[in-house]
Amino acid sequence: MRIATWNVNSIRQRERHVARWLERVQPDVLFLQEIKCQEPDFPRAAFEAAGYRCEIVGQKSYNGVAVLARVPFAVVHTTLPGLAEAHADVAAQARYIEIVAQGITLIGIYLPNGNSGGEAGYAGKLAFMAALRARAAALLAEDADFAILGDYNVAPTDADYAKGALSTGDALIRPQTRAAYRALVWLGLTDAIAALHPGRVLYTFWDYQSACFQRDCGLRIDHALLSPKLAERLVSAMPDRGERGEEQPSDHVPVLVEIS
DNA sequence: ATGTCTCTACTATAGAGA
Repeated sequence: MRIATWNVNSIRQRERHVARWLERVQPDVLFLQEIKCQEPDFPRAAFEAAGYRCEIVGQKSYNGVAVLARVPFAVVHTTLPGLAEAHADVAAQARYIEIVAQGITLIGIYLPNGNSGGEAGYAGKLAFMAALRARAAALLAEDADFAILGDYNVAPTDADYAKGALSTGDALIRPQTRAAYRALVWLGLTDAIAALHPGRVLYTFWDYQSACFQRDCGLRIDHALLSPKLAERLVSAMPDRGERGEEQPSDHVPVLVEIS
């Protein structure tokens, strides 16, 4: 089973990129983030023609997630359970979709960046991370096989961002951000890219500004976390760096994970 | 050297977010 995630920075600007990538890579499931449109404006026709069913959690202008799959699936949640009670503002944004496909719970997330809105905005990021940890703990308690993929907006260690790519105090690397990410992983999850490529630098994002891609001034902020039994079936996990060199690319590249 | 891309809103530039 091939599962992927891609922050496309507007699906209407990236429709052709995604259609080409689906045709070339043939993933079974692809999660999208930052589709930046409401459901009626999502360009589903090209994807459906390629055999992918689309489920959209849309929002005007910002955020928005979706899942495209060529295997049967059921949508389980379109909001992160427990977040509304903790932080209503973030809970109202389109950042979460949870499905079950082939007996596996698959979750796509667009975790808040946390650099806008001052400390209240950052608190929303931490609230999302706490609720996500609680959701993962609940799934572990059920002994469910699951994976959480998406744009986490977290560079877990200093090896996960190029020198100069972020300023000190950036919400992607603040100590509380990293502690919250560790608290999630340390439930017993496996960071697929980190596990298969120890010591390698594998960025998933390069800012549009200042020729960041040309200088390889990137970040590893898109991740796939796997539950214990699913991690035993992990075959490969890799960002598709080539997509960043295409014409009018997203600032993120797809991450593809293969499960046996 | 405040450098780029995308969205929206008092339709054409500026502000916000990333």
